[in-house]
Amino acid sequence: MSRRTIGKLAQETGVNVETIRFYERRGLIKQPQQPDQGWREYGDSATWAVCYIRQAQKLGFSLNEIKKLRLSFEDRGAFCRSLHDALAMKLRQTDEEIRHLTQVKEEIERTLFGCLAKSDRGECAVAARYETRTGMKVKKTPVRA
Amino acid sequence: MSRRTIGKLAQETGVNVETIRFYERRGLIKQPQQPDQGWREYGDSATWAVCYIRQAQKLGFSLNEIKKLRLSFEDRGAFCRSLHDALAMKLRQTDEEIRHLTQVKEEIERTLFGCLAKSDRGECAVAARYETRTGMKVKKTPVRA
DNA sequence: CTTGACTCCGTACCTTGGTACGGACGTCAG
DNA sequence: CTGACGTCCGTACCAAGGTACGGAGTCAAG
Repeated sequence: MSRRTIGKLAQETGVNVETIRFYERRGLIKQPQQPDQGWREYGDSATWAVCYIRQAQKLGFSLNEIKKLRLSFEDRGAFCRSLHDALAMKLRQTDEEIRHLTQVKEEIERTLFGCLAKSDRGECAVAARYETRTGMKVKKTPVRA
Repeated sequence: MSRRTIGKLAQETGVNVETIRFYERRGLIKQPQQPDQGWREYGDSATWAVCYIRQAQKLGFSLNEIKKLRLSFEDRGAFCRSLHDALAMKLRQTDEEIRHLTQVKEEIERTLFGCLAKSDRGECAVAARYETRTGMKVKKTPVRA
């Protein structure tokens, strides 16, 4: 059980000192022993907590989600069960997000092809599409692509 | 060339009045005729501009990106060329984002399987993994999943 | 015991894409 | 002409995830 100040903890975990203090304010890390008079002293569990937060962030969890999950560091049984549920949900969410992004990508491709495909009057098909969508007439300038 | 107040434009395009004013402040829509004394009057090009912004947002463009692109509504040739470049770049970015999310998804799956796979000592493999990563020993509670 | 490095705390600020508010006007129907 | 509603403008606020700062206190080495 080695002890360290906030600066050493920050160095160890690769995060900013301010970020650790921010996590404490947000209730993601419990304040260590000395809140009055003197400096904070962090044990190994603080390193564990910070690494856990950063890893969870990499998996797409928000700080609020991490906080809700954070309750049970001590009881590994309960911790593992809620972790499992959260991971399953995040997996579904990520899948959904990938599906959405794939649709966006296809829409970009369609728009791009529409942009390349000139109409027989030498105009950009995308601009023409917006015309029909908005029901307005735009000044017709020949495309010099 | 019908004329409308901001409320009608908002109704027409399905966005909030405040949002249109916000777009004007950000320079995404040029202020119409009467900035002093009286109400703004919007023509059809305002409808086009708002629809264009919303469509570009759907394709993943930020308001800053849209603003940079916005310069050439009048010159359709130039507009279409920069639109083409921006779309090609956004396509690459979206592809990259999908790749990243797919990796995240795989990492979630790995973590989930690790969470389900108990070690022969009846412990959660995920907690054990964090132990080895952080080099700390956590109190060993049997998983009652 | 002094100096320099570190930490404490509260608070303000940043980005992105808006939303909300409040007091003063403009506009139009009755 | 008056009431009701719409608009104008500046400003403040929201979430998320931090970063930055300033004045004061603390710690350890020389």
